[in-house]
Amino acid sequence: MFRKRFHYVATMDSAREVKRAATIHAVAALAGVSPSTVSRALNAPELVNALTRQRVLDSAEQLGYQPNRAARSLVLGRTGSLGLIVPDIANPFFTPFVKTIQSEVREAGYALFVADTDENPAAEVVAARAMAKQVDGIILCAPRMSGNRLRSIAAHTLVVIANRQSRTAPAVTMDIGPGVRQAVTHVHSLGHRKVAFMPGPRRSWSNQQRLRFFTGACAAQGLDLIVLSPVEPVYGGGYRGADEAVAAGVSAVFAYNDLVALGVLARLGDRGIKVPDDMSVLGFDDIPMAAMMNPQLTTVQMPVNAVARAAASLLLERLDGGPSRRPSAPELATKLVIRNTTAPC
Amino acid sequence: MFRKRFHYVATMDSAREVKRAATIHAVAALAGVSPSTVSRALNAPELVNALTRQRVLDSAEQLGYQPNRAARSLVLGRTGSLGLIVPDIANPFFTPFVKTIQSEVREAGYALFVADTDENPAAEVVAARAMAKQVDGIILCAPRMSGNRLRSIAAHTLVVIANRQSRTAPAVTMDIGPGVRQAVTHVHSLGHRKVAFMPGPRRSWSNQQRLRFFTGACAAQGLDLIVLSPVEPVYGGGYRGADEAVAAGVSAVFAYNDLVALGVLARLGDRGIKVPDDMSVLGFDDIPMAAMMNPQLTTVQMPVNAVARAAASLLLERLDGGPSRRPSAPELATKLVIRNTTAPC
DNA sequence: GTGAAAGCGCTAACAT
DNA sequence: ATGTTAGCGCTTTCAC
Repeated sequence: MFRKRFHYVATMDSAREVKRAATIHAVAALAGVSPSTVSRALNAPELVNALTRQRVLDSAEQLGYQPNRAARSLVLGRTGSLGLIVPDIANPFFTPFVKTIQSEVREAGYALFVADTDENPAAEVVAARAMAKQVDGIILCAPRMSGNRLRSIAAHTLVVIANRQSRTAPAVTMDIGPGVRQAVTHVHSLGHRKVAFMPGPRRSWSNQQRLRFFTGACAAQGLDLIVLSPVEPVYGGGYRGADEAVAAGVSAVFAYNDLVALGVLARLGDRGIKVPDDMSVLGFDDIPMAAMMNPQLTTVQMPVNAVARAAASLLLERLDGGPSRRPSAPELATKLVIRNTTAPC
Repeated sequence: MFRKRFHYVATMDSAREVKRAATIHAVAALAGVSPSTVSRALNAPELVNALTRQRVLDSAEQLGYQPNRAARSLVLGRTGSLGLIVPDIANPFFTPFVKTIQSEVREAGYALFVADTDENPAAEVVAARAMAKQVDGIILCAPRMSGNRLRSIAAHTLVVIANRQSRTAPAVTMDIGPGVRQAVTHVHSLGHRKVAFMPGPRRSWSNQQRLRFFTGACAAQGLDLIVLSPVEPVYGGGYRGADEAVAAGVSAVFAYNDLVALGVLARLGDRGIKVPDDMSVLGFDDIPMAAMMNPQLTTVQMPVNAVARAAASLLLERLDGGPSRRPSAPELATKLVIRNTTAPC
């Protein structure tokens, strides 16, 4: 029978609107075999005669055959896609994270959906739910999501958590202990005795963790630690918060993260306060920018790429078989990177 | 008939491995209607009786019904997903671009695949081809892809090009003319007479464009322009290239982009050359970092978000109907942002 | 080693 | 206004 679409293909080759993708049927017809044989030749080559297989492959090649993913996932129940949810793609802390995960999963043959929740806990849930329907698994980086919501999402989808602990799903975390202790020791040995911590969002898991560790380490070293008001975890937050640090009469300030530290640096510069001579400033994360600043920022380095790789392989691993093999996943160590924003008191 | 999976669901509610998603059939059965009615109630509510509709909606809600995307795309021929390809997600120039596009398309109900080509032209093609199969359209940002490859991709997929001109597919570009002229005028009026351009990758479309415009503008102003050796378009490239700029005996340097300018700044700082007193430095792009540096970078601002929005709506628009309505798409203007790295000669 | 047939979950004629 | 039916393109028993 004469099918209209074939007519179009034949007569107006360049009319892309009409050129429909070749199906497994077309390949089968051209190779003179049945569709099942084509399917086998492609997915389980060892099951089909070498000559037949070659004929099929040639036909597929000739027609530019690309299996229809929707049909495939419909029957297989798998989509071949993964999802990644982060609070903010534009945050330089997450950028390398996204990049690494992207390349890792792509290497494994998966495509990656990326969603950004604008640091908004409600959006985290919405994004996760929306994504859950169209992926085989999700890497979730949601520092402000409640445990309950986390659980409700993990119940419907294969989830790996990054950057926060969880008993709900396997998680990849960083052990900030070493980095924080090194930072506090560093500041202490430079002669500082009264220091400040400038916290990020109060409910953020990272912030709570950082606050706890700094408090502990300072107590252990006999450092007087002032906890300032929380700021937004961005440049502007640090810029606005810097005055409070100055007013507190400290000689060194631990910023919630590098972006905040950069803001502090800028405000201090504007007020004519010299860093590191008049005030020492420490960041957290070691984003690429930290080493490009002038002065370069002393900061606690987070092994972001290692976390990204670990999270990706943890998810990939769980996808093929081994469901939650290990109860808990790796906790990667952090360390202090000393640059030029810290000096003797 | 007693179906095994229902048994599991009933007896071990928490066993997520077994809990299969509710289908349209299950909803239909529960509501006492046919699957088509469920489909209609969900997709064309006006076609179904208000009471029936409510009953269907309730049943769907009760079962937590989520339509299977694969089945849907199979029959509709649309995936509901879009793709975005950029050279480097981690490049701060593209980051806001990705973020904006992500939020724009998500608002329109599409999910977004993001792929990164590591500034590699070959990877651009591979990524585009791989993506083409599973999306309804692609936003392509591939400054180094050849016209032919572009064409071959656009032949199979709905494509919108960003950041470069093309006769193959609708493109959203920026008109760097105003920005470049303002930059050159600015430098000229500060008394500089011999300046340098530090180019990026030779084959990059952006680089060729920037070089051309700077050459033109300098000639028009009577400025002596030295074109240095090409550098990698990153911090390290600028750092390594700075010495050549100094050796060239110029008093101002136009860097290929902000990242390169930052590298130049750092190297100049290391050599004790004061910016802007001994040397003026100008960037290009106005990445967020440019305003966070010390000194803050004078640079040509690119309307990245506007481009992102334009590209997204252009693609969205073409998806529903209006195929390539306008022959060419908007060209958005740039402007100079004067900060602290430029001063009188 | 290969083909026929059933069906994944959904939508869209077509019928009623 | 609703049900029946026929596929979308693919994989996978089950026969041969």
